[in-house]
Amino acid sequence: MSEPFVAVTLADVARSAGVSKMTVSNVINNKPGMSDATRERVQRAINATGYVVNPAARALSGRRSNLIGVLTPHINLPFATEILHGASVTAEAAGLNLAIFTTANNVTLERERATLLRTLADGVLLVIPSADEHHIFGNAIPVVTLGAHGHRTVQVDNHTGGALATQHLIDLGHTRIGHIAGMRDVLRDAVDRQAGYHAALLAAGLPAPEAYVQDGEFSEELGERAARTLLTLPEPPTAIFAANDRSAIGAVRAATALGLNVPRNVSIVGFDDIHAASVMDPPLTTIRQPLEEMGTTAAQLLIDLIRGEERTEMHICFPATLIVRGSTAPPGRTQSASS
Amino acid sequence: MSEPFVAVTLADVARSAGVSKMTVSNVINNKPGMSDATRERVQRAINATGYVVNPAARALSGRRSNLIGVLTPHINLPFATEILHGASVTAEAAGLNLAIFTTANNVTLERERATLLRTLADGVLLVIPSADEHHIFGNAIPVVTLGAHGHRTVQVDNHTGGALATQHLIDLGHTRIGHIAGMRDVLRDAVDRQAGYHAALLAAGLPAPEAYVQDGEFSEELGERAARTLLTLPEPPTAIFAANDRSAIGAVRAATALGLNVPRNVSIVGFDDIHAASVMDPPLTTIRQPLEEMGTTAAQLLIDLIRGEERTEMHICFPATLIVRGSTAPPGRTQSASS
DNA sequence: TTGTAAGCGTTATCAG
DNA sequence: CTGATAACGCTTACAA
Repeated sequence: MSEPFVAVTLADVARSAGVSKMTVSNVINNKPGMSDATRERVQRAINATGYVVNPAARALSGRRSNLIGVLTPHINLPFATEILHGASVTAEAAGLNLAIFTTANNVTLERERATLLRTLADGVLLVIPSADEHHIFGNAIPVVTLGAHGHRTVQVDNHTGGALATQHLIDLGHTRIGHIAGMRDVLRDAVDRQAGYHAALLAAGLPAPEAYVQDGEFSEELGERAARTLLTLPEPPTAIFAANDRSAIGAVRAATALGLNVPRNVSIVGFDDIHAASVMDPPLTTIRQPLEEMGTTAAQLLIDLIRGEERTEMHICFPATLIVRGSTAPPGRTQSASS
Repeated sequence: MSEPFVAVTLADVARSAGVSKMTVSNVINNKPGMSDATRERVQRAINATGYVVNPAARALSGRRSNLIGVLTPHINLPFATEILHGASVTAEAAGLNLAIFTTANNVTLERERATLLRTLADGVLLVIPSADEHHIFGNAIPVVTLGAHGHRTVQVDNHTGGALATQHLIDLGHTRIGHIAGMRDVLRDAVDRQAGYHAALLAAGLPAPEAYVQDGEFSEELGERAARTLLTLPEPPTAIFAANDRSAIGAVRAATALGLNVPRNVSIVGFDDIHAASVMDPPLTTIRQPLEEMGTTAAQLLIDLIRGEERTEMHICFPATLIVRGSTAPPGRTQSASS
């Protein structure tokens, strides 16, 4: 068991079982039409030798590698990891392995790794890609996108989500509502959330001055900066809808640093409902995306496509739901940031 | 650019450039000894055709695949993702790709995927494996472990960390200090942290009843349950040292559910300093591991080994530091859990 | 039911 | 400095 370990190949197993390589290959792939006796003998030889297929050889030979490639911007992005957790469990159950690669939001890297996966994986899961990379895969392997860009997508109803968040603030009595936007230049999701925000304001007859929308790039740091900008305006908003939880966390930090209490002086709503949202101080009111479930669904769709089953859905949309926690309240008296 | 995309091979580029496959291969691998003219002509052909190497073929042919394999228990494990973020940036810079696989803390899966990586990757990063899987790799490819099990390891000083956490509670005046342990049956790290806890208690002449140590398995759910057990003992501890931040988060939840205020009625210390620790309510006092830096160091060590450079360090140990936040205070008057 | 031959795209080796 | 050939481990066809 703890030998220096030499690579065991199909040929070794074949020799050991006294059959041809093909017979071993057929056993491994559960091909029908073969005597149970041989099948068992081969199986024993496989166990005895400790043989495991070489995925590179298998992929090269033009057949499936049992790998699902995943492209995600970052590995420590809660939004992505919660989705991928769901996907991972599903893939597991189907006997497929998730091979995860990061793209650092870099278009060149994204493209490069996509090309790499084209020859390595049986299918690809694209997590919020910055562009539709569908053409890279052509019909070489199936692709499912988590996000708005793509041929087959799984996502949440961003527009309704943005409207829900904003409407919640309106219902609380807020009239000056700011927005910390996401990466609108590359992600349709961000654009849609902002559109929902505007739609709700419009429907309520509330103003939406341009200065009330600041870019937070979906990150904590830039969310913090955006919130600081909003809260130090001559006439600052009393409530902020942040395009995701991370920028909302940054916004809470900015408010606190300015001596403002959340939610007494400023209300803040996030988007995603990542794990930290329920644990943080104050617990974050947010728009929930069923992340794990979305991951599961996307993985299942991809697996079906890999298996060649007919799936006609092109765009699966999950509902967004409002989760009210402690970061929102009716507008208070203190309006301007001290210090 | 948006053509259905046909796979371009070395042969295609060679034909297009009017040279042999080998020359193209040599250009791609920056092999010396070749006229600049040819090199440039080939380079042009590569760009024109949009050629990208097939990693499967490369790996099969016995040469490096430019892939670093990673095995991690879960994809949404903050401890792991923060380490891997550091590793990812480093690998990036060296032109290597991180391919991340999960093991779900399942020994069989761990072994299976390790074997898979042996033929697929140039080197492997094992994140807190449940056993030393070194033998699987033999000297086929180098391995670096983040955790205590392994031939080459990168980890934090767990013993000192455990002692620091406990000493901090002792310094605050606590005399009844409980411990929520990790997966001691599979992880030496957990054993070491508990040993540090015991050492500190012993040095201070404080009691360490057996019931004061409960297993939390490093998870939020079991951490919560363990804390509930501790806090409902006839003579409950006034302070708890949890073996990691996730179980500490569970402990805070349990205390709150029991009507206890943290830190007024119970002090809680975690371990890791994951991102959530600083954001949660109350902010968690914890033992910091420099996770990103550990990831960077591990990746660099592995890359050097892959490149064949001599690195003699077998065990790199980072210091653990105490971060005091809001979850610890001197013992209060209220000792027993109400309801 | 089982075996044989050829080839996937790349690189090492060795000639030219 | 460049090119031909064989090999990596597996699978698809087809033959027995």
